[in-house]
This record gives sequence, C-alpha cells and structure tokens, in this order.
Amino acid sequence: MAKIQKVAELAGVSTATVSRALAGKPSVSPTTRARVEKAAKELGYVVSASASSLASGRTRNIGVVTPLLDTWFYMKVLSGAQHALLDAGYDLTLYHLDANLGMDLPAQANPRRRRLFEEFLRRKRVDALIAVSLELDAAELDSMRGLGKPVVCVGGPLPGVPTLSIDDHAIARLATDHLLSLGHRHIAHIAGDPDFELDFHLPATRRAGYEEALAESGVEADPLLVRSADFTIAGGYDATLQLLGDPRVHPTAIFAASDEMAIGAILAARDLGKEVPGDLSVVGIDGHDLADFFALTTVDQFPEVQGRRAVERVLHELDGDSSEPANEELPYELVVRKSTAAPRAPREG
Amino acid sequence: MAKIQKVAELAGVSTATVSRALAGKPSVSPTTRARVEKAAKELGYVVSASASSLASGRTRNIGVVTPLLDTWFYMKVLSGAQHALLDAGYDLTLYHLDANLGMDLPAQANPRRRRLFEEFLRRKRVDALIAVSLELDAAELDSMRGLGKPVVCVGGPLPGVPTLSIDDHAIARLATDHLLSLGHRHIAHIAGDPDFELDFHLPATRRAGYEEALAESGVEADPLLVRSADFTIAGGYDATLQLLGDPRVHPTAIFAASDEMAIGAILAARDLGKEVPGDLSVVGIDGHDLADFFALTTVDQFPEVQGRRAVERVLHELDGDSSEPANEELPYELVVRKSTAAPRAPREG
DNA sequence: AGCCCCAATGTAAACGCTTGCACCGCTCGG
DNA sequence: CCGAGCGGTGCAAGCGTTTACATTGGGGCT
Repeated sequence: MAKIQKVAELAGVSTATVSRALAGKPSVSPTTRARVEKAAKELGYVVSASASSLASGRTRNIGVVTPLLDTWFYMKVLSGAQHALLDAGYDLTLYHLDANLGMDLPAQANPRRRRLFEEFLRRKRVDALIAVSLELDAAELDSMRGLGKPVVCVGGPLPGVPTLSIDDHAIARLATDHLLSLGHRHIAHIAGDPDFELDFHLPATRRAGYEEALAESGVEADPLLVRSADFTIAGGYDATLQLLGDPRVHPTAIFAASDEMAIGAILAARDLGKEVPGDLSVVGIDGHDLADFFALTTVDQFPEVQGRRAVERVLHELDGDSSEPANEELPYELVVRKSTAAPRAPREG
Repeated sequence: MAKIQKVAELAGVSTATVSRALAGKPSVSPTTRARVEKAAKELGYVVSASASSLASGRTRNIGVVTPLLDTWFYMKVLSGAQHALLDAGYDLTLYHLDANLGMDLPAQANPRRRRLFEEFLRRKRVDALIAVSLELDAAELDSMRGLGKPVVCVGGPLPGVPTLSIDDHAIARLATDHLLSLGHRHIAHIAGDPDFELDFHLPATRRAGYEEALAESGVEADPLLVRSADFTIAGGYDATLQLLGDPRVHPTAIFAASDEMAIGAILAARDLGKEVPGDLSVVGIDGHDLADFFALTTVDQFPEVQGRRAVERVLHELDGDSSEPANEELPYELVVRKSTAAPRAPREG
C-alpha cells in the first residue's frame, strides 16, 4: 500500500489531503495540516520523489551542464548554483561534457554531448537546464524547446534563450583603461587561446575590448604585444616570457584575460628579475581566490553569483514568470591591488 | 496513453516486450529487439525516468556528498566520479555541505547536513551514496542502512561502511623518507590545520607519519619545526615565513601536508631570497595541477582515480556483489621533481 | 509420436503519488 | 429565508513503467 495511505489513516484524513498538506498547498486548514505533519513525522514519512514526479510531471531537480569541471571558474559557478538550488529545495544533477575531447568537432560529433541531448534531457529527469559557457546549436535548442523545459545560459548571449551574460567587452575595456589611466602606453595583452573557445568567443571579445580602449586613448595597438595562452598559470608564464624577451617591444603593463594567466605573468616577471608593479603592472580578470595572495589587480566577475543568478532565473521560468527581459547583465567590479601602478619610466606621448 | 504503448503498437508487440528490449534484457529475440529499437527511434521515444523509477525502485542516479566544492581536491574527485558514472549510464546528483558553516558543531547541528539525511536521502532520489571525506555519525549510518542503500566512503575508514582510503600515514612517511634519504636532518612540517579536520584526522595522521619516519631514522622531532596552516597557498606561505624566520631552528627541508601549502612554501622561500631546492627542499602531497609548473616534488594521490574507484565500488554494491573486502587502499606515488635535492650544507650526524 | 522444457512474448497488477472534480457545510447578501 | 459562494475535503482516475506469472510454440529426446 502506498505509504501516504498510512499517514492519511494516522491523521484521519484522505491521501489527497496529506499530499496537499505536505506540499504546502494553501487549501488546507491549519489544524489539519498540523495533524498531517505530526503523523508524517511520527511515521518517518517522506514523499517518494519518483512517484511524485510521475504524478505531477515535476522533478524538483535541475540539470547543470558545464564544459569542464576541474577548473576554478566552473567550480565556483557550480558551487553558487548548488547553494541556491539547495535553498530552494531543488536537487542539482551535474552533467559535464569534458570539453577537452571533441570540442573542436561539430557539436553533434561529441559523443557525450549527443548523449546529453538525446537521453539525459528527455528522460524527465530534470525540470530545467542551466548551461554554462555552452554554445548550443539550432538542433539542440529545438530539442530543448520541444521538451518545453526552460533553459538558461550563463555566458551568452544565445538567440532565443534567456541568458545571463557578462559584458566581456566592457570588462576588457575596464582593465585596459585602468592601465591607461595609470599612464601606461605599452600595454601587452595575454589573450585566451582562440582554439580554446569554450565560451562565446570570449578571447576575441576581450581582445576587442582591449584594442578599443587603446584606440580611444590614441594608443596604437601593436600585434607584437598580444600573445595567446591557455588560461593557465603556466600558459601566462610562458606568454610573459615571450613578451618580455622580445627585443622589439617594451611593455610596461600586461592585461591578462584571466587571473591565472595574470599570476603566471607575475611569476615570470619575478623570474626575469623585474618588479611588479615597479617594472611591470599586471591586471587580470576573474576574481580568483589567489588574486588576493598575489596582490593582483583584477576585474572580479563573481562566478558564484553567476551560478546563483542562473538558478534564480531558471526558477522564475519554472514559475511561468517568463515575461522578463531575455538577457541579464552580470555584475563585475574592478578590484585594485598592488600589481598595478604608474609606470616607472617617464610617460611618453 | 503511456508513450511506451505507441512504441509497442508500432513495433507490433506488447509494452512488456518494449520495456525488456529497451532495457537490454536478454530474453528478447534479436529480431524483435531490432524492431522495437527502430520504432522507438522513429517516435523519438525515451523511457521516462520517473515512471521507470517508480515501477522498478531504481533511479540510476547516485548521490555524491562532499564537504566543499570550490577546492581542487574535491573538484577532482567529483570530476572522476562524474566521468565514471556517465560511462555507466548513471546520473550524478551533487550535494555539498558547505562544511565551512557548522562543521565544528556536532553533525546534527549543521542544517544542511540534517536535511541531507532527513530528506534528500529518503526521497528515493538516489540508489546509493558516495561520501567524500565525510565522517558520518552513528545515527546517520543507521539512517542509510535503514534505507538499504549502499554507501561508499572515500577517505575513511569508517566502521561498517565500505571505504576507499588512502594510507595517509604511509604517504607522510614516504614524503619524509624521501627527504631523509636525500640527507636532510632538519625537516620541518607544515601540517593541516587540526581545526579544519574535515577528513579523518588527516592532519594528525600525516603528522604522525612524519614523526615516525624521523624517529626511525634516528632524527629527533622538534616541535618548533611543525606549523599548522589551512591547506592553502597563503597558509603555506605564512607558515614558511614563521619557520624560516625563527632563529631557533634551521630547516633544510619542508614537508607540507598539501601541494598548495608546499607551493606557498616555495614562494615564501623565494621571497626570503632562498633557493629551492638549494637552500630549502620542499615536498607536498596531492599531485596538484600546479605541481608541475612549480617543479614540486609530491606524493600524487590521484583524486580523479579516487572518484572513479568509488563509483566502481558503489556500482558493485548495487549489483549485490557486496562480498568484497570492506576497505580498499587507494594508490599513491612519489613524483620527484626539482623542488627537492640534497642539502647544500654538509650533512651532520 | 508424444512429452518436456525453454525461449519469447503477452497480461495485468503494482509502484506511490497528484489533482480535477464533486461534495459538504457555512456564511453572507439580498 | 434562500441561494450563491467559498474554504476544506474526499474520490478516483490517472502518471508511464516494470515484472511476476501465465501462455504459446517449437525443438530435442525417448
């Protein structure tokens, strides 16, 4: 016999009332509700998720898809999302595409990704999806819409999908303008590796912001001052070695597209006997946990907030309040620490 | 009408056969199976997870509980577990206790933790649990056993629960012996913060291994050579500053209980103008992604493998093959890089 | 040729809830 | 004084599978 039945008997009501009382529905008298809750507690009764889902069509479970997992940024986003979901009484099912494999291939060719869309999402396992830094193609979007499940993207914008995006262009400008306002004129840029475009052409966007900032300050962009790296400390280190070793250029500052690369830059500078910020200013993007330790000036993009906001958004969609603006801007903030300062050499025009 | 019905009709069989065919049961003729699969594909049919769970009692979903999320180690374990589960066709539901809050209180006092056991696990949401670095108390264990769901712990041992544990004592000995064998006699230890005992008294165990190794080599342990830190780079940095600044001791090597602390030690040494490994050897534990970059000698504990192994184990339990040894040892390996070398000063007796 | 057995399939009873609809007093306005 | 309206409940029909058990049709044996 369905266990809810026992509770109903103990409380002297029908199963319907038990269901309603435990679900917090309004149409139950306070007295009855109390009686039901007492009975449930007494019997150690907890609603069966599968039965409930089957009957109601809702799972109280939302899926989060990320390209990678063992990365500071995605971790943070995930962490933020998990918190928010927990507080809302939802479970979080994790799905990650190990983007390292086959992200260069067309989406359909990544087996994990195929599976995500062909099985995972259709199984009624989740009520909605949060896709982090994922560019869904048309077929995938149709697939989602066909299921009638809300999708929220973090890191868009993606046509037709509610998206939380951060203004990468503006962030890059902010970082670059910070250096310019300190008086720097020879500003190098360690860009994200364009082959590594998980996100929405993020490397290109940030680079564009950098170049725009330069242009607007009347500084000519020198291609020799731009290097690509893979978003890691090691990558930033190498790129900086190249930059500082090249006799044709003499950067007084580096704007790295991620904090890890910026930290690599600081370490490289030190190894070359240069002082930061005396000989070289460094600014990054992220708000990485290590930024404080390395006294790194950075543009914090609050990844945990991104996760939390995505959850709020998706829950709204589930409530049917989908009449909101399709896109939301995520917050960011310049955090000035000791890795940036005015250039030591006299400024030049 | 149940969707499976449509498939049944299209394939000209009963729903029972469709169910069996799609579940890969053996008692279906190849011909029929093919017909069913074709029909299913044609209709875009996918089994409803909730209906399936309700009917079968299985969810094909397993829960992973970690104390923290935004930490390199748990990330890696999680990543390994997710991979393995995906390959086995299982979903992974994430639950993390934000151990920062209330981990010092008795288990029952942590609200998240209460909730985990009182709701999450009883809801028939998961078939089994993997608990990472979590010390369950008696009530919690009973709770799990009462539900008849397998639990596997990573980082035990825990009485009565299959556990994958790493021999922290041996790891610490290995690291320390490595330094001893290079000729070091003044070996400092940066221990994990004992107030931060998420895992099973890991800091104490590692410290014990360190002391035992010293003792066995006839080196007297000096309490002044042991400092505690919080497992972070910053923590390791500070501890090293203390260690190297203390006029009463002159360590030629440091064994840090985590790679991050070891990296902090390397950075601190550099800042004090000491060379690594010339003036100071440093060894860590973890196999951190950054170890290679910092040329850090470490004992790799393969966290991703830990995640994977936990999954394998739990799936075995689900298959009923619970006749295995209760505890398994996890692999570890000394990886020698350039942060350790013989002490520069002549050895003393 | 007759029988037994097994493989392959069908039948139908769960699985444990949710929820539309019906129903029952009551209060309240007319 | 009566009917409408409404808060609070109960009834029972699903929700979409899985699976124990029954059934069927051959093939191999004696």
